[in-house]
Amino acid sequence: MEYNFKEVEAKWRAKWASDKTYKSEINSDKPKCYVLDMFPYPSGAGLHVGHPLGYIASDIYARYKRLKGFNVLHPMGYDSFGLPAEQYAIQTGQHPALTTEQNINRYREQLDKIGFSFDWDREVRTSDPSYYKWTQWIFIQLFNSWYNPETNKAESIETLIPKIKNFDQLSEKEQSDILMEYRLAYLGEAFVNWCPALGTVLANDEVKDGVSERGGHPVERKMMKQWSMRISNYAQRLLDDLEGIDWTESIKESQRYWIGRSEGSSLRFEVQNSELKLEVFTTRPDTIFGVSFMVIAPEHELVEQLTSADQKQAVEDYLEKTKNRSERERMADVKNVTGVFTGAYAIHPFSGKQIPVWIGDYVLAGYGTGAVMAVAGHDSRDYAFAKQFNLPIIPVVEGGDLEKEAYEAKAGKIINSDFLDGLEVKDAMKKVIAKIEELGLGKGKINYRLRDAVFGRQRYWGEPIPVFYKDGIPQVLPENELPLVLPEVDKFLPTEDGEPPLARAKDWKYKGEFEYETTTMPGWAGSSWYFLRYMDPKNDSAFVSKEAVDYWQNVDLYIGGSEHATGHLLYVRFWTKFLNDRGFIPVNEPAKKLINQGMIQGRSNFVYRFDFHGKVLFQSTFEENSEGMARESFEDAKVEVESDVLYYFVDNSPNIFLSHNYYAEFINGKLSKEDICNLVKIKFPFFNDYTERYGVDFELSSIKLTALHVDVNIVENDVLDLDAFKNWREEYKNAEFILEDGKYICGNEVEKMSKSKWNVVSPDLIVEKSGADVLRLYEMFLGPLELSKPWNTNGISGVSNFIRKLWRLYNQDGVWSVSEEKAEKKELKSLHKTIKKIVEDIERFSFNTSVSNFMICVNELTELKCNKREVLEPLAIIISPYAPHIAEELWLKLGHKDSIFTATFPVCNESYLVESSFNYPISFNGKTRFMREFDLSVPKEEVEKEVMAMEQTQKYLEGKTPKKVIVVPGKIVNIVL
RNA sequence: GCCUUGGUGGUGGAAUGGUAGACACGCAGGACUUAAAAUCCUGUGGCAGCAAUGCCGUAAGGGUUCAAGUCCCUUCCGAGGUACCA
Repeated sequence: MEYNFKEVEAKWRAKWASDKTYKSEINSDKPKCYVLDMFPYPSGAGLHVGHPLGYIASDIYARYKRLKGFNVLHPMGYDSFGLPAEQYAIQTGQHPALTTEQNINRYREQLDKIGFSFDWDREVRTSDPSYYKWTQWIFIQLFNSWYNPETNKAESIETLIPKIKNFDQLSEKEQSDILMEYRLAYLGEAFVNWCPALGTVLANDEVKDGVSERGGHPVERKMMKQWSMRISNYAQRLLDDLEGIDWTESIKESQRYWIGRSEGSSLRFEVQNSELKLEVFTTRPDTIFGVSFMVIAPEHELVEQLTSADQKQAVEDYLEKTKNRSERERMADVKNVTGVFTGAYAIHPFSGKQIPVWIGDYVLAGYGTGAVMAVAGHDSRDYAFAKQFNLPIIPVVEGGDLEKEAYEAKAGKIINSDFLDGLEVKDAMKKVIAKIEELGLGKGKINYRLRDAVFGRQRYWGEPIPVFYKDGIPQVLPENELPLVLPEVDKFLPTEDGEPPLARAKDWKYKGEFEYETTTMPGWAGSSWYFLRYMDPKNDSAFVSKEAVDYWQNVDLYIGGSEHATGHLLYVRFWTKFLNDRGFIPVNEPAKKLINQGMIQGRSNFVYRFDFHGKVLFQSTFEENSEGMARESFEDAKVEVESDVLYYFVDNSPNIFLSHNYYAEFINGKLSKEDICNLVKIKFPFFNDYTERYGVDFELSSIKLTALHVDVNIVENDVLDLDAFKNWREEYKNAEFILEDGKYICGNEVEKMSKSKWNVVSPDLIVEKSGADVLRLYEMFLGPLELSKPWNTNGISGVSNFIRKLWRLYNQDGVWSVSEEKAEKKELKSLHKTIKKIVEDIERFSFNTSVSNFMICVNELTELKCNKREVLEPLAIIISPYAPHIAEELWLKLGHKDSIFTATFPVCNESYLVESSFNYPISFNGKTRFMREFDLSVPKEEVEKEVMAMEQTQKYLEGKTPKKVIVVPGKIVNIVL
């Protein structure tokens, strides 16, 4: 009996579920291991083969760790608040909770088919009130905390109050306002990305090229009152602690860049004939003598006061222009330098020279002080501005060619700089900062690019912010009144006055009296702490129990996509540090190790349709006959008469498809339109008949081959399943094909996986056709986990064969045939070599090579006709993380009562691997020429001697005396000529 | 532009500085079969040759080394991220 994957897999999945095989509990006897996947947003489209890639990898790792004696926590859940469900709700009126539920069910069904070892009892959903109760609770803790720069951690707001002078004597409103400037969750004014089409505010990382990431709607900058998170207080720690975590370098680099630490100095410039002072931040105080102008942002608060009377009109015009320029436009032409002179002059703090003050939109209001001291010689943006407006460029660092470009390197000797002349950049930097501080003009300073994160969204489908307003003063809800449940609304749209959807909720007031906050939390709120909730998902009295978090600590392995580098992965680090500061959890990083799985792209297939018009060349006397002929053949023919010539225009009927090679040759010019027509005529002689009898012919100008996406699920190895194609769509029912070598070969292209390109492959289909084990092995076999690669099923039969071969090791001629005989040395060697490799592979997440190693092992054992329990039992265990279903079935048949996942991963016995001899490659100048076997006990000198004495050696020596002979024992012999 | 990655047969991909192309797909030939499927066997980087064998070959060019796909330098190309951050 051949292996029946359908029956076996279904049986085990049911049994694992009913036995709760993967249930994990706090068990302090065993070391813990927490393996986490980035949880999915349950979209309406369901899973495609790209999604499970990371899940399979983490599942293998989790199962492996379990067999290695770890107590493994491997949960799964859903990031179930989000915009798509809300937009669907707006379109259809269906409640997002409903569609979310449906989508989750679909995801679950698909996930279940793949045989993951998730502990489903720990499932979380961020949109569930029992979950978001605690998201709200954490918000309250953030609200009630401030960042103490002295202790360098978050503390209760209570420790701040004594530091504020006369706090008791202030009014309630004044107290609230002061504390609001320190709270880690605070209500503040901020420029936000307002998206009118979505009626919501978007985070920086949700805006791409000036349009919303989801939906692509335009976004404008607008000043609004917003709930925000003071993540910027954590900038330095978020940066420093990257050192201690084992994350991919690319993610760390993105985060470093995003945090954007820069060291420099603040510096105040006096303004001529004015009391005003202009403060700038610069990273190059050493170039202070190279300042030839200043530039301030159009939004700078001093713009009006600095503008002189005769520049007033010009400045106003400029401001009007930049205001109307959308973000998108500004980004589209970065090269277009714009600006205007204010008419004001600043005074150089050292030289006393006049420096013109300009306005330019390359200076951003939100960074530093919104003003720069422009050093055109040593900053490319200042350089471009100076060139545009003919401003002076003063070289102050030696090196570079200022005729061509700015010299930005921080190296060289300082020139033209008074007391700094002759110093190296580094030393000049120190000296000038000291001077600036001495004169009280400013001080050395560190700036961060990282901005506070806006937390409020003008949306319905998110966690309500647990805040109400009493006399205009925001108050958080008492903790015992959580959760603040999302109220029902009549529509999921903003109100007519532009209020968020929650403002529609009827009689939704705290104690029937006080207005609730109407914005909701962003998508990242729930995902910033979910790794903690999995530890204790049902806890009703705490977000996680001390016991659970003390045991599970943090994530040992986190697998997910790199697209979350600066969003989710930064926020979750921030919240973790905060919760740690406040003593709620013992860890300050969420994940010790993180790896990114690559994207699986789609591999589209194409068919090539022959498109033509038919044309009658005969004159009108033949009209009737010809027309009859046409009607008979082409039901949809359009008939037109033009100067006595009858034309039939026949559109795509019948459907004729040419195999890919013809298309390729047509495109590269090897086949002409005539050649294509002739091919069609050879295949379908009736076209020839028409030509001969009635003069019907193809109109050459209309001939083309149209490439059409074809459903990749009816194509195998680029060969089209003709019958399936005919049934695919009604209009292809009578399709005709021109084949090559008896097959219809489809074209292919790598594109993003998408429904419209017909290249989406659902894992369900693979499972249906080949089984879950095959899907799991194949996804791993495709290549290194981190690399992006196109999906193709070309190699899947190899994995299918492997599973069958594995089965046959245990079953000869369909009969269970494992013997109790003692295994031979060769057999044990094959097994132990494999154990060693698999352990190495898993530890370095090289899952593709481990599949190869299993294949090698099974091939070897098949060759040896090995059927010994001593070998086959450990083999089942080492393969079980990869192919759990078949392994479990083999385990049962081997006579075990308990699941294979209660077994122990075998240990490699090195003594089986010891080789007594080695087949040395003998090379000349590094080129291997022949082989020679030596016992490994033979000393170097002896090897050299014997090799030199060989006849073949003499041949390659060509009579010369070798300069040197290198013998690396167990590796190679190299003879240098 | 910058950052991060990659670039190896027809294809997916292997290779602690030590026999480049493991494993798999595909392809070709063969066995079994009335036939097909399945299975099994053999071959398969390129060029030349009946063959033995020789030459060439890891994006391109240099370098280090007895020995380089691997280390260093320069250049080119692809993918992902990012963007006027003073």
